[in-house]
Amino acid sequence: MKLFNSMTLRKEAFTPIEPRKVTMYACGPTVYNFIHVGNARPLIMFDVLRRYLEYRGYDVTFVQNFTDVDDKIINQAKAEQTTSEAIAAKYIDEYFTDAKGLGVREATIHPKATENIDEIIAIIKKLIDKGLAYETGGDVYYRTERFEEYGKLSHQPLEELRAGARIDVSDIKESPMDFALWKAAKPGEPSWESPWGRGRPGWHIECSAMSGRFLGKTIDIHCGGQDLIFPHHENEIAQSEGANGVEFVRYWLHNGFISIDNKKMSKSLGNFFTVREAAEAYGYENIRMFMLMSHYRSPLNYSGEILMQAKGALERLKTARANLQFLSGNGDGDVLKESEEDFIKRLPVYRERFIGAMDDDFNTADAVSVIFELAREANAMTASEKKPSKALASAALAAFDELVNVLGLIYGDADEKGLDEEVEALIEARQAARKEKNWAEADRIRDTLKGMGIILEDTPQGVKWKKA
RNA sequence: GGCGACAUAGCCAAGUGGUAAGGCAUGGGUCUGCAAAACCCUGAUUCCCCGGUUCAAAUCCGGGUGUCGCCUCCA
Repeated sequence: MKLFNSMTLRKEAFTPIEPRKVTMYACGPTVYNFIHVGNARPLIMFDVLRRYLEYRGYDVTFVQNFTDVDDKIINQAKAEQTTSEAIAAKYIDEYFTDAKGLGVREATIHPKATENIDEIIAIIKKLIDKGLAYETGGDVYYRTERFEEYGKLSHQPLEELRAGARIDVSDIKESPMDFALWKAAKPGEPSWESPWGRGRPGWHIECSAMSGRFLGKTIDIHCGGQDLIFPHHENEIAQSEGANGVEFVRYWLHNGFISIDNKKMSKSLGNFFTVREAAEAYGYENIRMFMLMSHYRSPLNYSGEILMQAKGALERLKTARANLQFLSGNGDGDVLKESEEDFIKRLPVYRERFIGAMDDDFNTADAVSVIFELAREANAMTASEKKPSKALASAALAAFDELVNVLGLIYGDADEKGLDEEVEALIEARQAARKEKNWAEADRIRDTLKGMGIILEDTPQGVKWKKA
């Protein structure tokens, strides 16, 4: 498998440190609000990467943190007249609601910054001992000038970064590029005891602490949005490599942005939709489909029209799946027919092509198109006059599900089978009416079912139904 | 100013040297009592522009143009 590494700016063959095992870290949300559609992209795309690695037989340990102490949380607590702890707990809950809705599996471990203060303090101490950090007035800063490779991920020499840095006249830092590892406590803010007095961690240090604690000094994959490259990930490198003296991350993966009217969707610009809003308008599954239909590093513009296109596309896959499921129970005979051997032989070919697409920097857009081709064949079987065997339909369904599950598509109303007897009875009554050419009665029953959210399809091979 | 990305049909979007995947929408047809779904056919003589390399380029090289992102909290 090849992955595009932001450090080298090229696709590289992926080989984990330990064969068959992968360690993966993603920077999670700062929990002070609902996540927006832009935040959903890394969640979905790296969830797919994780699923794919597992599909290929790797044992993946995936860590995604929650930043649960931060200025924004403190401000939000004031706004909602409650505590930081309450805000963090509330929005962690809301995060899981959205993530689950989007089909994003829980990480192996979801550590919180506030539960790793000891680790954080230990790293800061190490950095101070090595002369890579300094304390001043209860704050501790990283001494960027001392870390020779600072800027290597953003491909910028330190001088360039410094030239662009904002200069704060009242700054107590040695250099404008130095960043906070530990912030002295202010009245009314959450704080912990430390060798430098009460205070709280800066933003960047928690990721170094948690990835080190749960995944070791060198991890295979670190992922996140492109805007984290600088300063966040650059700083993580300075911290982890500065403290440990070994390479921090082997493959850096960064997703492109979601935009609206070609402007980056962001909280500071205010041009964002929360995942909750988008899900109410278009459905969680369709948001996932929308993301998977393009490559994770491409820019992606968000609009209602495109969400509707994704919805139409996913609908097609759902129909294909329903068709296969129907035929696997209503096929013609249990044994494979001779005329069906061709299709059976092509199933592994679809799998190979799917894997080929995913092996290329997990090209989900290409992978999805392979599933569509399989869907076409499945639908053609349904439209055909002669029924396929149950054996063929079942084999095709298994192949279809195998690929769809790697991408995590189609999960909303997975279990259509346990259909209420009531619906079955109505369908039978309608069939009886149709037999007598009592169209008025037949249509009335169809309308009744429609009112129940059931849509009927009269295929050459029988009546099928689905939820609206 | 520095660094990076993108530009393919009405819309979305794959494709990094061999002659343009896939989806949505449109139009025609088949099936159907009607409907829905599905199936078949339909669309870029061409991949932002101009040069160059090559038997061959959307794909490589050079030069433009346009758009976006990072350099400050941000996925």
